[in-house]
Amino acid sequence: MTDLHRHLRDRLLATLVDLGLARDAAQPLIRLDPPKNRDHGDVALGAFQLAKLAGKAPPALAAEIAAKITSDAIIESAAAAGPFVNFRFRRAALALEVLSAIQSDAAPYGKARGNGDVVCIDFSSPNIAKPFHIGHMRSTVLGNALCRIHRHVGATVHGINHLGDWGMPFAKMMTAYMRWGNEQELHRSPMRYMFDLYKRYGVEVKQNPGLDGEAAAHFRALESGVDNQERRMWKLLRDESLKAFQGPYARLGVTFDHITGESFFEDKMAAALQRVVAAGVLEQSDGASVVWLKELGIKEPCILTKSDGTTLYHTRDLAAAFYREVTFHPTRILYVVGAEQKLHFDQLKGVLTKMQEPIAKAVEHVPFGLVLSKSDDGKWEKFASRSGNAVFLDEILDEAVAKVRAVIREKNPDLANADQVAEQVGVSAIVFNDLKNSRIKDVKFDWDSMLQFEGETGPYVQYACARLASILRKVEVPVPAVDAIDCALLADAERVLLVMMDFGTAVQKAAEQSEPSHVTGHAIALAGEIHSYLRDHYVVGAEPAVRDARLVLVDAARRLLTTGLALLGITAPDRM
RNA sequence: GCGCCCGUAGCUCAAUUGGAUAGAGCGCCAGACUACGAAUCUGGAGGUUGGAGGUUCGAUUCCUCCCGGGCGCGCCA
Repeated sequence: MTDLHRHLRDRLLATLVDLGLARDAAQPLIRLDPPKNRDHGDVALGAFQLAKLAGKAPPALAAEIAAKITSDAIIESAAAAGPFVNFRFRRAALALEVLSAIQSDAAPYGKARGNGDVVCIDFSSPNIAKPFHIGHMRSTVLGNALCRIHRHVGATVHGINHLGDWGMPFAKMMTAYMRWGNEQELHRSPMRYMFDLYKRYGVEVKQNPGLDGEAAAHFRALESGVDNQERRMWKLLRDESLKAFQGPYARLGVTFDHITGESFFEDKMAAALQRVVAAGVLEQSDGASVVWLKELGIKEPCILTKSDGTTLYHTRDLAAAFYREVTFHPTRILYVVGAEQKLHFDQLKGVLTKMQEPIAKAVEHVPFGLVLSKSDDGKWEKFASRSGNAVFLDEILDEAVAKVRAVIREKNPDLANADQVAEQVGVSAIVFNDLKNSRIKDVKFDWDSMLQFEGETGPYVQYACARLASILRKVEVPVPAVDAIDCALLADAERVLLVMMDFGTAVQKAAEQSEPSHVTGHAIALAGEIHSYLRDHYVVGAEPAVRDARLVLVDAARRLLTTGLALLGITAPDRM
């Protein structure tokens, strides 16, 4: 909420009290939203609920309100339109408010002060001993954006990489190594070698189902806590995997506050299970210990130990929830994990709920859709590369970067650090595309159109930044302070200013709904408005007073676009 | 079979969580670079919001039932 809104809200409340409404009842009903059609006004009040409170018809109340809200230094007009009241701010006041807040980096355009929230964000979480592939990208990119967005609105954030470094997948890989592997080959190229071994396991287990029993035995040995062969191997592969993951993380600009994988909870599961027993909800079923959740509408029981006594994914997530509770005291724990795992998190939350643990209400699954590509017959299916099956993240990033490099060669052949810019823009294009739509939607990669960098894309927004930076370079005078310009000269920039004013709402919604696409959408809208504005409004060569005013606007647009992109984990080059 | 998610323009998506005339991009058609970046901008065509009921001042949004697509459903993660 901006100062303009606050002012309007105060005037409205006073008016409503004048009209005989109870202050406390009326206040929460004053909802100021941007009108659907911005031609109607800058903000609108729907008088429906207030009318009910007043015992009047909505259009009648709207008319009364409009008549009483006379113009002042900030409000230009109030007009009733049926059950709505549309308000316009004075253009100079609008420009002054928005631009000075952006220039001084005040919230919501800059980072807010602590809001008391502590948010744990569990994201990325690749499995060790496997390549970082396309399936890991969404959790990584979404989680990274959510970390940045929550920090921006003032939360204390703990970004956690809950590495898949325990359990059966790893035991299978180990089985393969013990049967067919050797150390020299392993050290030569650990990730590739491990991946080959894992694939071989998948092939051979079909002929020899006994392999799964072997893997289970290795997992028991690993979980025994003894310093044995399994443990040494686990450690080696974990270290190598972490090193390898740094590649994609660096390219994507992702960092973590904590790398506490499933293995971190190895020695914390017994206590967690104790706690479940103490709560009296753990039952035996076919040799396994489970928690039934039928009363919560979940038919499938949550299995916490297998009949051979070893633990599961759920056991570790439960221990992790308890650990995070005492370590971070989170108000929210976000699990950025694909929608296909909804049942898992319903069960996790269900167990905590049944145990009457307060932390249950903090547990929030943040689901997202799949990554699909278009097959030859035009159907969308699980992602496959142009050539075939295995899809590594690097392959996609490289292709995007190469395409950007080609565009630069064509449009800006003299660009100095072209390779560096191509990397920056190419990777951003993929990230932006991932964050553009509601996260529950599948990301559809059409190889032919994904490399088309026109319209609503990352490069479009970055291009706007570069264009603005170019103007700031060319004008050759410093950007004045907002106080030093005549804000009335920016009346022609109302569309830009109104979009700027929406930034706070967009970020707030993104944080509340764990939905970065609100930020992405705002960046696209702002880039579009400033592009349109620049068509008819020149900065360089304008008379000094106008030039200075527009300079502030251009600078603010560049700052705000940069901030928005930063919340998505994207940077913008000054030239591209 | 049961559960969950999705269905909006030819395609990919929005719609401020129940509000005004459902908006963008791509594609298509017609335009704009001899003043700041054309990776851009300005117009235009394009809709029974999958279907049928219901709830109410008001439904793309909520409820019920269908249809279509996807995901999941006891010792994997």
